[in-house]
Amino acid sequence: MAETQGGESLLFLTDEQLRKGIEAMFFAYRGFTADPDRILEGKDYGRAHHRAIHFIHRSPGTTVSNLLLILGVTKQSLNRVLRTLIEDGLVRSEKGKVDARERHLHLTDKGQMLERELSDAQRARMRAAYRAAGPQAVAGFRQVLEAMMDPEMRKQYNRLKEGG
Amino acid sequence: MAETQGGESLLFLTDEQLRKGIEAMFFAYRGFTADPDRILEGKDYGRAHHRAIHFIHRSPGTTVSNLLLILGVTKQSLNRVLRTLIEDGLVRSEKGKVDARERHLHLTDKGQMLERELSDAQRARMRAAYRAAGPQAVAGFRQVLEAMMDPEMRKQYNRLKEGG
DNA sequence: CTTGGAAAGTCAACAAGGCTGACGTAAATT
DNA sequence: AATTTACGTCAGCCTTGTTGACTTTCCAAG
Repeated sequence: MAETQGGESLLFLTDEQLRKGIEAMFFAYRGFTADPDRILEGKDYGRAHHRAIHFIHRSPGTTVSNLLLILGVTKQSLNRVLRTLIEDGLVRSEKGKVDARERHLHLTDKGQMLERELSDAQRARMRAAYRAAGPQAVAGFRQVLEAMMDPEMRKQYNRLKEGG
Repeated sequence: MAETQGGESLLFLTDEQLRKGIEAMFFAYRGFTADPDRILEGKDYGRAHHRAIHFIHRSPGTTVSNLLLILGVTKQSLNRVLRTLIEDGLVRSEKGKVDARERHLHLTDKGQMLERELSDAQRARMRAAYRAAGPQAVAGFRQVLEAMMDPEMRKQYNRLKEGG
């Protein structure tokens, strides 16, 4: 009853196991965001700024609409964040040359510095977790996360993963 | 150079691999919350209510302070959420018998119904992801998430995991 | 060339859900 | 009796999300 035709146990699909996974996601996400949040508090920026900075760093020259797709927020919400980043000289917005309606976004040197500070902190935690769990666990971690995404988001994720 | 003394590859600790993990967390968490969010919108409740309901269901009779520890918010913030849940008859709050300062929280039948609806949706996605990834991947997923938590939160997580 | 529509930006108003600070009450502890 | 703990609440603030309405700029198709 706990074995499939292939002899593989299905005990990992019990409600109890699923609940543990759900709670693990909840607590782990808190850790995931804790370090950048700490750095940003007192700098006048928040998690929304971090996300924008991350993905602009990741895809320099990306457009506003592309960023909207990735972040899944309204343009009004993103615009508020982008405006402060541009005003503060962390992000540069360039009119597109082929299509002048588009704005191509880049981090300035100052923006790069903040990005570095934030991602160093976030990577340090991630690296410690990866090291503690080992390569095989990491592969499983990525597989499950990928399977949890909405198909739309999985597309975005894979576009970033490959065509970086 | 990519091999340790033990002959184990460390390529999984490159910045590139860590970045993929970070982005996977970001996109997956969106999926993780998407279904309950959809159910709650239009019901006058939000993610904060879901979290309270989840952990009250998980630990019936838990106190307000315990819930504060788990959720990591201020009592004012929690109270706003709890008050509406109690007013709407989803949660029952009982004066403690041994220590009458404490309030012990329980879901009412109505609360149980909403909890069921929410967790069914969240578990369905989780189950699909688990099934797609397989038991070994799931074990790795849990290991990495656990290693990502703050020690304080890991304690809470383990208390829940065992003493359920 | 004109016009339709896409891309971007802006204003206003609002809501959820965090936060701090201050205060009150009841009950337990010292 | 004094202090501490657990809880609740009022008031006010911030970030970050939302809608809706509107403008400007620009490409492209008619």
